[in-house]
Amino acid sequence: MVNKKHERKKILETHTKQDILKAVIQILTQHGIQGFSMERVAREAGVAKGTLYVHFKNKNQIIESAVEASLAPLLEELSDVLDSDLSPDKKLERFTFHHLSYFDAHQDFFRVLLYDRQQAHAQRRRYRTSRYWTFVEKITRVVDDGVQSGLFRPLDPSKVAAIFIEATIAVAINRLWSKSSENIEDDAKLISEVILHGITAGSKNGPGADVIT
Amino acid sequence: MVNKKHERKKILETHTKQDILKAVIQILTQHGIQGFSMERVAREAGVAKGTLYVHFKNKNQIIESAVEASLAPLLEELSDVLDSDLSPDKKLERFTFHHLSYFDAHQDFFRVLLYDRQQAHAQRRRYRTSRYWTFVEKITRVVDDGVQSGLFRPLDPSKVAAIFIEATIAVAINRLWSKSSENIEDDAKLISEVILHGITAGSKNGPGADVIT
Amino acid sequence: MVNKKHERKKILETHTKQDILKAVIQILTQHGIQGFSMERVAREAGVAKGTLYVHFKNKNQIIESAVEASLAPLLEELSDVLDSDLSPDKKLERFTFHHLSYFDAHQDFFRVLLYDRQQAHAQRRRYRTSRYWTFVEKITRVVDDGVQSGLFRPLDPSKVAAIFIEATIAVAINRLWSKSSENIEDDAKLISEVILHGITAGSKNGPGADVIT
Amino acid sequence: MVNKKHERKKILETHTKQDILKAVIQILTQHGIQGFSMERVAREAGVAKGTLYVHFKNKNQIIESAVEASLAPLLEELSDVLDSDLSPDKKLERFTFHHLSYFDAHQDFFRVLLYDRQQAHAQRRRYRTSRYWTFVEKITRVVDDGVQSGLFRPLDPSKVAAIFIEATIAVAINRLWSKSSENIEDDAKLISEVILHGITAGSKNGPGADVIT
DNA sequence: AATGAATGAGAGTTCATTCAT
DNA sequence: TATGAATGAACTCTCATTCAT
Repeated sequence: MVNKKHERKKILETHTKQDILKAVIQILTQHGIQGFSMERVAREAGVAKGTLYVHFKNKNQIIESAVEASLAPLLEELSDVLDSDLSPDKKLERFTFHHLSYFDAHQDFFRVLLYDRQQAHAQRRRYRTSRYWTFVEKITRVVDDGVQSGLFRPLDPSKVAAIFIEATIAVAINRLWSKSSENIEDDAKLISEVILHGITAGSKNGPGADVIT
Repeated sequence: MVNKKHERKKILETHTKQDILKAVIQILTQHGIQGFSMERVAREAGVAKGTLYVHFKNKNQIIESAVEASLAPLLEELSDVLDSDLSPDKKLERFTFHHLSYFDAHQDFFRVLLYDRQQAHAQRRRYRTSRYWTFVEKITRVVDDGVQSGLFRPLDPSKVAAIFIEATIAVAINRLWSKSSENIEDDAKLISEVILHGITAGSKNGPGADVIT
Repeated sequence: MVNKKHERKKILETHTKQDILKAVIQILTQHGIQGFSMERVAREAGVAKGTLYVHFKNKNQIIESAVEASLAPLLEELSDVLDSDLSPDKKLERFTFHHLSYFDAHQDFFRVLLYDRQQAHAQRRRYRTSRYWTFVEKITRVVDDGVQSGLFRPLDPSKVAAIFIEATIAVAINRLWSKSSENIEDDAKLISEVILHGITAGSKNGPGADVIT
Repeated sequence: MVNKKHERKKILETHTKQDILKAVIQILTQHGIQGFSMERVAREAGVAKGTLYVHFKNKNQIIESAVEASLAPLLEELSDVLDSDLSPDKKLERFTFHHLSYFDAHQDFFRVLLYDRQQAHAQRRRYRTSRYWTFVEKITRVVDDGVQSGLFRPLDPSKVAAIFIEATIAVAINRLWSKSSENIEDDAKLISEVILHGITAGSKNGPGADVIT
């Protein structure tokens, strides 16, 4: 009896909290960090301003929570890939694929990642602990592995990692804006092959000649 | 007489305006968009708040003008390169070089460009007219030229362009944070060669094996 | 059966109520009126915020009750003295002694009385019904008795009463701040003798010449 | 020409500032510190909320300024008396007289002093620098002088000083509430004589027998 | 052209109080 | 009786913008 009561309450609380987090993502997505305000969150979530402070400590924490929650699944997927036993080049390919897939599936949440990246840039101190940086580091290790094993040429791994991640994001953005529903697998291949083999004709193993927008 | 007076006024006005724009860049540079306020601009420029509205319509316009002014030299350089008679691969190489050089010379102004890019992302409407987009388009045309002439493989030019620009920015950021004073020319080469020939060992014409960290 | 149940309930209710009142005094004591909040009371008392409103009508009433309860013993003592058969001068002496004793014994509760006095001042309407005023009136009557009986000179009794009470509080505060653990009896004598005989040397029956510091 | 312009502006600014300070005193007086809010100040002063922050840094500073301004004349008068060449007993008499006179002339400003005293109590740290404390110290010295010269009996000067000041305030409050327009000189005499010679009949030099409320 | 006092909408946050459970 | 999520008014403070001078 008591259990039931408690459970029902818990669900309700969760419901309100979910509404708020949904609103936060929605606003961050549509209006960016500059257009974000607690008032707007309350309006969008259909609760009173005071309610926000029942569930979250302050503005920062509410944003943190929302970003955390919406990125968690992607981050786990990507981590799984990068920590797997695949060869470095396959890892990069799978990384790109999951990245793009997630963006396609959650187009609304997309700018949240951009927000995170921007935060990482804006606050240099937090930089080294940000989610973004974690991935740069992981990719760096993958590239380094490739270099050590002779699979890749001896390049600066951290620079290559940065190039790779930004390339992926660039294509994701491009997909969003061109509203192309082009095959994700193809775009993933495009990225990893450009990075792996370059765009110059005559490079061995170039991407298929059929990829034209 | 009237002419002289008019002229003097013009110069004075120009002077105040310059002070204001300088202050805007200074603030954007040191405190970012979030730390930007009209009050701060007035204080920094040594004028009254009201004066800002004599010269500019509003906050947005004042930022626009400042960003415009401070990026103008770079944009002109880059345009010159892209509109020149060089071959597409040389153009990309020179583009990267100028880009990185400018960032190194104006490290303080750097975030201004990031700001512009972010704005471009945040406000989809402005996107297609933003300076950032202009460059994506120009690079797209360069890549397309390369594809048409058989120099590059038949890839989606706009995606490759996006990858290329983001790769350049990624390395610029990387340079900033690692505070590496590594040779710009080397980094420029790194980028264009990765894009042109990929990172896989055995690709012909790979970048020099001496590029480490 | 029903009786027992009722009784148990009564005791429980009383228990919760006591906890709350204890918490109120504790907070008033440690953080003053400005640091007082219902949330803090609930936390300190270990109950939910809503519970406070089961037992008390509102914030004002909860404070009233707590102050009332914590001052009750002192007020009873003092009333006993003032309603006794002692001579007016003895009454004043005993009054002062009990006052100071109580403050020394409950230094933490001290500000609560100050709070009450301040409230009495701030809200003129409540003034005439406040505990503070009750005492002014009682002392007034004592002084009047003294005047009527020829023991005291014919002075305005209400003014003398006010002077007397404030003098006592002043010394109590002084004791608190100087952290002097000086003899209470001495301080009580000091006050009543100053009021009774003044501070000018040569007054008959002046206070002992040994009171220093 | 420029001078005139500047002057007129100065006056206007002063005017608004005065209005605000007047409103602050008014509110502090009628509703106490607890009823004080910036919103109320703005409403009372007939200006926008933002205007308050044009002239004052924050809530604390606005209160400080108002209290300072309204007490300045009294404090100067009192300091003059206490630093004069009068004998200690005369000093106490004049002190009381000026105190009461000021309160009568500025009944509205009265609680401001109470406010200051309360602040002194509430924030022990600031205590030793508060205006209230300054006066306790000065009176302490006067009493000490009297004791040293054999004019007063050997009592604890700081306690007597506290008693004296509180006695004065007590009578001032009493005057306010009884709305008695009784002779100030008489009340001043009452206080100093009670303190100097006590209330017991038969004391030499007792206050006039005609003082009955 | 330049000023800066004034504005007022809106920011983030707190908190006494209510009410369905 | 007890809960605690929800409320909404009020709080302090910020800031882009206006306008009389």
